[in-house]
Amino acid sequence: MLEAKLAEAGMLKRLLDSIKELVTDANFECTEEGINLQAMDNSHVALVAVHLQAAGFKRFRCDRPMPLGVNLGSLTKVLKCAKDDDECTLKAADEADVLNLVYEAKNSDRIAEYDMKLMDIDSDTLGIPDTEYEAEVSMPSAEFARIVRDLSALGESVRIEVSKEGVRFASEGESANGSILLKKDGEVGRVKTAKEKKADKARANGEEPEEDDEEEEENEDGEEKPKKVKKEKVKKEKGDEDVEMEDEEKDEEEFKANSDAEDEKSEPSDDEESGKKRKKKTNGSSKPAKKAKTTKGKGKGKKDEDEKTVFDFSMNSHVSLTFSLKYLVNFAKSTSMTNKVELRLSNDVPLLVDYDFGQGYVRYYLAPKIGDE
Amino acid sequence: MLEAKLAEAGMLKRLLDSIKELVTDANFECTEEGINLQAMDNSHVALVAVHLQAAGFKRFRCDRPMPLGVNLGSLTKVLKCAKDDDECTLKAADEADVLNLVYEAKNSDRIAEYDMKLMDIDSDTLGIPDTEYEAEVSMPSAEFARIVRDLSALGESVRIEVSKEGVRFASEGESANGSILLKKDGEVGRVKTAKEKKADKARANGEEPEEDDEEEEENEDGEEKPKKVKKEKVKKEKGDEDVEMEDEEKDEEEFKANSDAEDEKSEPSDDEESGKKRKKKTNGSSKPAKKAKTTKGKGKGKKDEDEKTVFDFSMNSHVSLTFSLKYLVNFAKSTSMTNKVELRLSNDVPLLVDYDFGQGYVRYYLAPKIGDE
DNA sequence: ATGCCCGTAT
DNA sequence: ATACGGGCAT
Repeated sequence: MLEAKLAEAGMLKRLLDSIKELVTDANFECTEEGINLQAMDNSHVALVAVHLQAAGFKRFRCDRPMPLGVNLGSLTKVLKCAKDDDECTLKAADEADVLNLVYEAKNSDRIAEYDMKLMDIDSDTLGIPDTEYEAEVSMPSAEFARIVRDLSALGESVRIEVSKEGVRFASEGESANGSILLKKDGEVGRVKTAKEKKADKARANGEEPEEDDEEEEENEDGEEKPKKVKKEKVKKEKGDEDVEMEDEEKDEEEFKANSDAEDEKSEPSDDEESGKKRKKKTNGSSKPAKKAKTTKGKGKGKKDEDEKTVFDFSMNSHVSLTFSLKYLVNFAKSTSMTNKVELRLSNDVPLLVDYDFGQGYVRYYLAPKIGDE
Repeated sequence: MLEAKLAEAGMLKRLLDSIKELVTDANFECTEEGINLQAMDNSHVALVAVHLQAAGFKRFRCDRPMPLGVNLGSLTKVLKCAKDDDECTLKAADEADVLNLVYEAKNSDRIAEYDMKLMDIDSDTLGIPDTEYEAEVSMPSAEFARIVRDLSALGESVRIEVSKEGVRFASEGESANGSILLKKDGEVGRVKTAKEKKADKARANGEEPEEDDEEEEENEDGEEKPKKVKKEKVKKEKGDEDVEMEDEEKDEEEFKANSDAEDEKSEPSDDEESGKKRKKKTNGSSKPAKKAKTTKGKGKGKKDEDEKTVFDFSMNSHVSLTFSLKYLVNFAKSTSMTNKVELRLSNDVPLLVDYDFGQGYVRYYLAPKIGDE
């Protein structure tokens, strides 16, 4: 059975608001590591991947992996019945056909309980590329939202170009063309390999590269995390199969539904080093980076306070890709989740738009337009 | 070619927001003196006149007069892509069919550039009355906005009445009637003639007034009969170049939105004031505040700092006119441009609603309703 | 300048 | 019913 207690229902509410327009139904895959959701948008153009790590909950227990088929519209309605600062507990029995939600006001003078029907959803877990991108851009999520919204008023699509000059967003429309260039003060770095990132993170924590994972747990500290979590982490160190990991494997490809993705767990521990080059089994590799930021929330892991939310980018080669603004504008709804967003791009590969909030992440993948479609 | 750099894009954004609902397309007439725009509203009832003086720009260059046909909707879209405090540079080559806009963030780490298509617009430059109004009202723009908005909830039109008692805005609706009376502390002065204003301005600049005062006195008495008085003056000061006068003559016809109203027969209507003490030549006294703004031309002042934005008015004769609130509410959008607004009225002549911000002005002209249409 | 609320459109 | 845009208030 599942029993997960969230300190603030507001996070879930914002999360649902972020993705419900893109996806109507999806499976919340619950495991001892946390909750994952993956789905193609209704028109099968974009892919959404959400992860809520167990450590991000005030309490988290999931005896065995279980998929909860949820209609996001229904869940949104039910969540609207919670106040943002209510504690929210999600419960589901094994094989249950309902999800039980309990909202408790901070002062405990009010307890609301809801049961939401679940549905069976084809779990076409998709393989998600874990590419090592040629360019990475980090910027305030509000600025990204502003840019895509601005340009969407002019045209249908935007060309995102990363060069040593900076990052350019250009769009052409009937009555006007627009181009925004973001320049960086310092020098432009190259995208680090997974290993390098790991090392960086370790350094940042003043620790030895190896056991960095340890601290991650600490980061969570705000809430105490169940020991289980810790164990997991430990495992990771060796086994390193992160939940995310599972998805990896297929990187290169766009998103193809490969129902098997999940199985491969125990992979060789981190071979980040080995795989850095391309993705091979780099599974573990990409993650570190993410975690880095993710976890960094040492404090209470709320937003990314320590992140100054400044613009920065790195690249290994010039990248220029065109995307549908309609989707990017939609992705930007996740601005409510955190003040930073990361874009990762490689030519001819889906763009990754990553919103990493302390307790997990929301990632969007969008294939570039080819030619002038 | 044109190259004009504005210190704050926000001014232009607010300006467009002010008028875009009234006018969809218009020529930005660029000359070395600045930029002018004149247009009837879409239903040809109101006239909008905008002036941006060259001195109001951080840099202004216009080699030769050139009209830039702009779709205000497109320009609004493009301007929305600028942050209020961005520096905004407008560039257009001679005969160009596009207007180039460059937005530079204050910290310069972001540069956005847009090219907006221009269009050919029949330049039916309209003659604008430069009447010497019988009554002038100066008040906080927010207060004017509030009044017309409030009254628009009750009825379709408002009667604006200026008498020694004060300025009254009255509206009648099906379910309720409303009336707002604005009273002045001091005494009510009469509207100064162009010459007097000129003199005031001169004085303000520490200069010696010409010989103007002379005639002013005489005029005074004539309070009752404005028109005639003016004429008299004209004659008297023949030599004097009263631009206003001339226009006055023709003006009358300009807006015939409501065709008839034009001929100014403005009779002396109420002469309640006749006997009053009115301060003979005291004109200067009460008015000070007023003149300040009137003369605005000079300084490049931004807002009207010196103006306390308080209510004040002057009149030569009783005035009572009725206007469509729909338009006034629309005019009030310019409240964002400056904290002061001036209303100038004469019986049977279009009302002038003047928003004078340091770098230029936005003026609206609206013909009064006749009878109870 | 940002956020909230209301109204309109899809 | 939901989403987007505009206006008002803080």
